[in-house]
Amino acid sequence: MHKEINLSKNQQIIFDFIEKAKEPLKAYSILFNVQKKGIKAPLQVYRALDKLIEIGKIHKVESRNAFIACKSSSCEISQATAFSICNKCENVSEINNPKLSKYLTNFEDDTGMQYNKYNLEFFGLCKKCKTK
Amino acid sequence: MHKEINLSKNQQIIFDFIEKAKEPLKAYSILFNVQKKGIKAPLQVYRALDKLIEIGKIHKVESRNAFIACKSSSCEISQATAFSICNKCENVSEINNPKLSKYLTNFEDDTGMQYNKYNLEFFGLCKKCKTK
DNA sequence: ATTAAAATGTTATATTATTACATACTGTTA
DNA sequence: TAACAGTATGTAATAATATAACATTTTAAT
Repeated sequence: MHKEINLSKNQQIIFDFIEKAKEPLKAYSILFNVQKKGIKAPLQVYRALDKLIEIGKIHKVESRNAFIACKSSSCEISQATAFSICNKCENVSEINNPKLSKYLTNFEDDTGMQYNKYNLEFFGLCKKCKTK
Repeated sequence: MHKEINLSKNQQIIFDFIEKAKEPLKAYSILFNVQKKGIKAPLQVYRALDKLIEIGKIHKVESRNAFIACKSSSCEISQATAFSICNKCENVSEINNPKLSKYLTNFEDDTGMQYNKYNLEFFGLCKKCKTK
């Protein structure tokens, strides 16, 4: 479960918008859409995004420079994220697969590096786009 | 092995520079450094980067918006990439682990999605930074 | 030689993100 | 409740990353 943290005003506005969207949103798209709520500048958006990422309420989809609400109950902090991305329709969904996350969390290479976070993005064609 | 493709002039200039670097380079850093070779505009860099990525000679490190030469003999096309990234010294190295790549290449989720590419980035502290 | 595909050159502009600095709010402890 | 530290906000300017549009040239296969 997400640790319940009280979001600040801007954080709440921006989280609400991202959560309703159910698809990854770009920072400036968020900005344009929350201007009616009094948020005027990019930095206000980016600061809220940074905090929301830090506390695990949203994730950044790196290959798309876009932000999506976390739907997994297991990622209190966003230390282990995996997404499947359709290259045609651009649908993005978070993969919540315990085996996968266990495998990656326990992964060790031969360099002695200590991992505390990973991000994985799979690309391909979703079921719908495959049959078109 | 990389399929041997003749690189064009700009592609070769930019690949040579990236390969020598042994660390991820930003697009504009590349631009500034190859201006003496006659490359004047961002687009010339980005076009070469796109092509080099397509043929698997370099990879993009998405979380850093940076580009690194491929050192793995197994990635003819850049369809399966994994990196380990030190959050302190920013060292990035490509992980070439057959078990990992096999696991991920064969990964199937329950959505019926067909994957043909993935990108994985591990974050943490490298051996050196851990002991400091 | 003809032709199609790939690559180049150039200008302008779009998109994504941060720096810098001033101010205000929130919760804790003296 | 005053003082303080930490967090959040407001605002302007600018940096960093990436693409659109269009004209031209090169390359490689017929």
